[in-house]
Amino acid sequence: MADKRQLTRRGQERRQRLLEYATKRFAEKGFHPTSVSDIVDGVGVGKGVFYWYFESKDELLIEILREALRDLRSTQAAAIADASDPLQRLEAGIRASIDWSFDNPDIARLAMFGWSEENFAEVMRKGRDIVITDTARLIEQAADLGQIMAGNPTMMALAIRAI
Amino acid sequence: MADKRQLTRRGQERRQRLLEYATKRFAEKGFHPTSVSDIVDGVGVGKGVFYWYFESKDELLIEILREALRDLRSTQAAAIADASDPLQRLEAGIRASIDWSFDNPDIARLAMFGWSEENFAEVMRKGRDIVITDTARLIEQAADLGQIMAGNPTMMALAIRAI
DNA sequence: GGCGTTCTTGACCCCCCGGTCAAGTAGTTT
DNA sequence: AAACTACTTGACCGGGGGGTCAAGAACGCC
Repeated sequence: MADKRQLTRRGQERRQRLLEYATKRFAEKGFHPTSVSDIVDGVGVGKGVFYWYFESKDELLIEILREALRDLRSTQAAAIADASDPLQRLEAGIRASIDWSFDNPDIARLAMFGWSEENFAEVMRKGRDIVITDTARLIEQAADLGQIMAGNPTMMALAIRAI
Repeated sequence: MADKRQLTRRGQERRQRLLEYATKRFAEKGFHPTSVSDIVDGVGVGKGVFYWYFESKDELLIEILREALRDLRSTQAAAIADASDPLQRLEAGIRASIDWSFDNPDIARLAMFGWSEENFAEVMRKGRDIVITDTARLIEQAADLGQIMAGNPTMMALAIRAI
């Protein structure tokens, strides 16, 4: 019962509080060991509130993961904006994502978990593919300018990401 | 009630069957979503059998993780044995561990999970530290021979592992 | 065959989990 | 002030989870 619901400002804030608190607890104790009751108790609300803002506990995690991806990409975009040269942009993007995962250890941990269970692995794969595509695009541009040798950009992007 | 128990050959085989089946299921469905009942049903034994061979479900995973580390290290040791030159040994070891994680995707997935929960993260950290120490030793040898520039071997080992 | 140990069974226990819902309280709109 | 929507509560539900245990069955050894 979430997505399409019309939220007031107050509603959005509450939702955000839940999102943040849950992220923290999931990272601390793990996803499964953290119960919905833990979360609502921690935020100091009744259980129904949780299900007013999220469809399910799984859906909450997916939402956290999706938002994290959005944040990562926008951080990258900002870091990239400074440079105009494709190669420099590539480097800036890579640095930005490394920094980002240092700055968001909770998310980094949740990402680990995400890969370990199929429901979430799917979201992780989609997220990874998006990042790969972003990177491949930059590589392609660099190749067009003859800055790097030609090759399959996706493969190269994958290799870079592995690092 | 596990560790010190005296196991017959038959007992050891059963234990191994449980270990392997559990590894497979954990990797497939995730650790928490896989119940002890799933495991014993899959192997076709009663529940008590599980607790005859393992202290708890958590302890089982730790055991899986530990055994995996043992296996990785012995694989590395074997791969390294061929070369006598420190630098070559270093490279062989790195290649061996990459190959190993490709050959053991189940374990790779469980390792992801391991980092996501504190009880297991501890084992993961210990395992990592051991591998780091192994690597640092090789680096130190290579540095002594002047094959690579000097520097903090542990830091370098960490950097290598990050790749 | 007898005896000690290893192993096996599966019903059972207690607990807590994710999720629901009828009832009620704020806040807005008219 | 009435009506409508956004939100909140918390008791409740069904189900399944990890783990136990008394009672055997199988094995190994003399």
